[in-house]
Amino acid sequence: MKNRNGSRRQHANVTASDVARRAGVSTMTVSRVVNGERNVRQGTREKVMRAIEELSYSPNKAARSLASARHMKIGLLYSDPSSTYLSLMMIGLLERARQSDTQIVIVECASDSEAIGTINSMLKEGVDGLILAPPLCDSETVFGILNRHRVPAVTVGSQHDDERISSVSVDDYSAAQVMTRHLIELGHRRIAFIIGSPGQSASRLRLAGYRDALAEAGIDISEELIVQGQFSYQSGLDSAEQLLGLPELPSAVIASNDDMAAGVIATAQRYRIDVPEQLTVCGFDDTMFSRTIRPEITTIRQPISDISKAAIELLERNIRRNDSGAGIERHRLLLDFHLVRRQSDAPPCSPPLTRERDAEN
Amino acid sequence: MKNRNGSRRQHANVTASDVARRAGVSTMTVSRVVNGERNVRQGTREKVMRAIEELSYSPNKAARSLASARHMKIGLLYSDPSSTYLSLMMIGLLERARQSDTQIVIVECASDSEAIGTINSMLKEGVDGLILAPPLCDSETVFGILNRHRVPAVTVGSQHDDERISSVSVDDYSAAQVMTRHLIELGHRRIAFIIGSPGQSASRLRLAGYRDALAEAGIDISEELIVQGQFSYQSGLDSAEQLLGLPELPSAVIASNDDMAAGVIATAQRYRIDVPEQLTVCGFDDTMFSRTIRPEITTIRQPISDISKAAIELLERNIRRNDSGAGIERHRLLLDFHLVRRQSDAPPCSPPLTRERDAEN
DNA sequence: CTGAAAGCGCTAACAC
DNA sequence: GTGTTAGCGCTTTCAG
Repeated sequence: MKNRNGSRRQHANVTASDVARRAGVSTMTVSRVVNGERNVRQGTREKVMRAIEELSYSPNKAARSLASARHMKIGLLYSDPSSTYLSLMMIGLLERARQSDTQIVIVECASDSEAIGTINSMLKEGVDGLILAPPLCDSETVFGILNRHRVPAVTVGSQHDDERISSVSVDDYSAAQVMTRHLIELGHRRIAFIIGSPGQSASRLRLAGYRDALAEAGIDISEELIVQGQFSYQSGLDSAEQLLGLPELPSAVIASNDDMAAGVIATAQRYRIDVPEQLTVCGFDDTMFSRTIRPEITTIRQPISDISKAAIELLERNIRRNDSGAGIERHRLLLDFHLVRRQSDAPPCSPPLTRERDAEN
Repeated sequence: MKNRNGSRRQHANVTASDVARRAGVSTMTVSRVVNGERNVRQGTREKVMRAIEELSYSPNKAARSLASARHMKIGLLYSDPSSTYLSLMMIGLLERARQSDTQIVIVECASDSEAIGTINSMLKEGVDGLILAPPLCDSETVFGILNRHRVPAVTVGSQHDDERISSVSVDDYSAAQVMTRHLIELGHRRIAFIIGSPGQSASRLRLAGYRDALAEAGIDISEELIVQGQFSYQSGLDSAEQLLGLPELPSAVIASNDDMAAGVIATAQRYRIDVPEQLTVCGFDDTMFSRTIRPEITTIRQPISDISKAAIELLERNIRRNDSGAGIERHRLLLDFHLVRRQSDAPPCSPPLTRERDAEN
């Protein structure tokens, strides 16, 4: 049961002209129907559709790309493959790209300097545009070479202020504000904050949102309650240690991501401080940790699939513009986030927790 | 600065015939050089290489696929996007597929029944073969429809015993044996074991390796030390609760994956049992958890990128065989694993831990 | 609204 | 060893 090539892909057998013959039209008409062009009479369209169905025809992507030169190749640069947030993002981007015939090349770049080499070689290989995932999405170095080459690019999860590179993310400032207000409404007044890695816009904006929400509620900000983290579980552990060693304890801790929040919870439990009864702990991102750890973490969910979709569409549009000489347009897209309330937040306990807990060795 | 199409992909401009002209040969020769065929004189090859370099030519994949009908389309079915293990695996598969011009279509299937629908529609869309990630890689239902359709398929991370579907994984039995022996050498005698999800071959084999290692050392197996888990953090928590509630405590716990091991450690800490001083806890897989949690978890590392590579190559070979009428060949590939010693294992403490610890409410 | 012709960039098959 | 010829399956362009 060989096909006409002797022995090639099986399903590639049924072509547009098979469909055309069966429907009694030309291949051109088949092509029009497949591409949903409007200038085909309803009757003809139906005949073709039926033939397509009967033959279970599916167009050959390679041929289509070749003929239309419409396909694009975009590079996806990431740096931390074990981050759940990034994995989800990547899967989203991939699924999305498939729909638009766009080829995605994913490459891991450990550092900024590695990234510039990678970008150069990708450009040589003919990528038409780039997607930058955190933390590359905040690197001046990377922006520099991208702009020098005039390559369309879009960052995800960052609100950097480069004037030529587009971005898609949630409004980190508002998200932090919403989270902080939520805790204030719960009755908290001593709310600590763990900052994310330095140099990332998300870290900066989340901090700003926190500060402003407190200010707006007329709560004085104790600088001792604000500590620097690194977006890692370990840094959550360390920061919690710092915070729980304070003479006057916070009644709530907002960590700039779930990994750090998980670290805080672990430390609290080690100190026999009950979460959320005695200490409220919240995170950001709604990643795996937020549902696996007990208590489950109250956090901010990012619409990953919407972000992916928007990023790819933005990039595709810009690549087309760029090719046609219209130049690159910068967009900043802000998508909706949601506060996901789970089990790690509660009203503060009264009387407030003091340090006379059974300290560990 | 438009190209001859008016306004299409930029880098697609330089074609094999540009290179041919510059090198003073035919496009066929260029093609031969690019594909590393041997029947090209050294001098000619160098000329071509130089031209390629100078023009920074990169072959058009679409055209290549179309002309050679060599490309394949393979489907990747997964079910748990938030599992770090799976994400890493998927990224590995993707990077690997890119090298061989193989298109990968990834689809999430929550359940077996969803999988059969997905498989059917993928087949219609012309996928040539399938890769099954856990837990789909152990589903009789899925195997059934795959075999009925005679589609080449390969599972990753499973040693199922279907007679027609290939598999690539590590030797879970030996891995568990190695881990268990390691603890025995450390001096442990009361070693508990948390089984993975029922119905997965990895769960079964890891348990068997554990049992046999104990038997081989002449250690009696206490059935009370073997508890059923679900590969989830929560089930690690629950299982630990059970184990630590025993009249006579284990001095070590082997969990069938890192997520459960992390759960065990959390529970131990809640009970103020020090890991590893008072309790050794080990996992499997070497995923994110094993390095983020404190103490870092001693675990078994799987060579994810080798597994990915092998899986794709196996599948590609089988697809070719299948197309040429030679039929599908089943292979079972077992790759090397490594015991990664970190901070969660130590010799047992003497005297053994008893239950007179300060129990929590 | 539909079709005919031409070709996208590459490689299989054959000639030389 | 290397070139020639003829498409791969689709879409573009331009007639009708």
